[in-house]
Amino acid sequence: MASEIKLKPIATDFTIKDHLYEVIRDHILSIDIYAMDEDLRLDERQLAKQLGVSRTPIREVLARLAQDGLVEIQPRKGVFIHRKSMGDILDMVITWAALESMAARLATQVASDDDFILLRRFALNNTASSSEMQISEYSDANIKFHQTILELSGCALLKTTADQLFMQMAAIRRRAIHEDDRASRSVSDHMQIIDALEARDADLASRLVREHTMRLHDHIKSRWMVFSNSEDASDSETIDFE
Amino acid sequence: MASEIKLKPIATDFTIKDHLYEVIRDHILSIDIYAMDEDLRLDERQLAKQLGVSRTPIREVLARLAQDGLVEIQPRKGVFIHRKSMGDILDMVITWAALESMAARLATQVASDDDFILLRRFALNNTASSSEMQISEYSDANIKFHQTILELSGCALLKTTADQLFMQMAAIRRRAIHEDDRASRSVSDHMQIIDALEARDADLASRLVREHTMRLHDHIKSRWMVFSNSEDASDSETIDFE
DNA sequence: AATGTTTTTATGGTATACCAGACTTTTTCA
DNA sequence: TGAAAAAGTCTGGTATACCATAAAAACATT
Repeated sequence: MASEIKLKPIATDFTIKDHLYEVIRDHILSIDIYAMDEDLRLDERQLAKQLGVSRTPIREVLARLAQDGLVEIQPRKGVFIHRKSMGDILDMVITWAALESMAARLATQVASDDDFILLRRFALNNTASSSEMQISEYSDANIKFHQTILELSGCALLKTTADQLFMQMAAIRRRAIHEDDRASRSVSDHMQIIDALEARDADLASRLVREHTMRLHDHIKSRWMVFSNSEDASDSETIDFE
Repeated sequence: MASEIKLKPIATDFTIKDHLYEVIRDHILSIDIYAMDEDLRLDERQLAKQLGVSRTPIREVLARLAQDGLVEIQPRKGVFIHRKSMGDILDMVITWAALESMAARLATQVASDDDFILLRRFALNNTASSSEMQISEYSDANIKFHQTILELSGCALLKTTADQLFMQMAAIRRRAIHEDDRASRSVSDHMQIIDALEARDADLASRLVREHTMRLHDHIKSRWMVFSNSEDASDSETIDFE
């Protein structure tokens, strides 16, 4: 047999579709941020041409994205990026609170003390360097804190469901800037949560997590007007997600 | 202009895709029940031929179904009905408990007294005729009770998320038969829940709902062996979902 | 000039064709 | 006879072609 050059022993389970899913999803999430007034239409053919593939995989991706609420497909009209209303956001926060609150409860039963040490590290990170930290880093660490609680619950579905919500909120979160008073409050909240977890106090941990997240809910609700109207309020107005 | 006969003024936003989604989804859910050992493979071409359409819409539907976890697409291998493991089911119940528990909490704040009267009707239905009721009716009413709580929360996302879970559990639920002791316990649970809701006791209502659902969790956990092994145990062994 | 009608065009929905990888069967060689 | 290799087939992945509808543009009529 003729000598053959192995060009791409790449992962055999790789599909354009899966790759496209991430690319287009990220595109949508980024669009939603700094192009709040941009065109919401997603042109299949244009996407296909830009990405160098045919429409077929694009359409399958769009079907998936529609399924998890990122885009809306209007038959014979087109696919449009679904812009979340305040109500949608608030609902997401509530659901998040429900999930993480249950996660904290479970964590008190199934997580090890070592797990909580890890958790404490995330929280301490914030306290130590919250002032000189970049907003994005700060936010990332914060998200990590909450994600860790979800993980420690031992219930995979709680985490994946919450991850879906986090993803959808990502677009909004980008616009959100750190706000000092809420940030420090947040850090102390986190500390209390960890204490409750380590004390294996299910009811307390659960309640603290819920109240912590629901405070964000109330905060968004009260700040929404400013938040959604101001155009270039990137560093004047703020909602912080943690 | 030639006279034209309006053949189908049918809903203009109708698409084969949407229809297929329901058909195939229901098909999967029904398959999963009485064909626990049947072939799990879904052949695209076969489905297309059976349903009289091309593969294209089928594939988009399958992409959606994969997204909500009903099927698993193995690239270059095929699409397979995803059979939930005990762990998956238990996780779903936990997540359900988290959602409904939060819903009950919110309901104490936003629902009206009239809403609770409606709720009481569902619960009473069970008590009154639980013995002579068909299992399916019983189960339906029960589901309705829980769904109503979700609705009364005023948080649409809590409900839709829970609905997703209910749908996924539907296949299992079919196999589940009424079990007397659990049923009566269930009815009294429901009564207590309603009382707590009407008393606007958020903590209590939330706790009762959580504990009620988590009892199902424990029940499933302990009965799983019998449940998953016995082949024609349709009326001997039982798990009841309410 | 304004409005209603026709024609054009752009875009999504669907069908089909073709390609590539995986599984099965057959064949070949030790 | 058994194992390895090769060919064939089956099935999903992708590309493309075609159709129908809706939006836009051009046109005509008043």
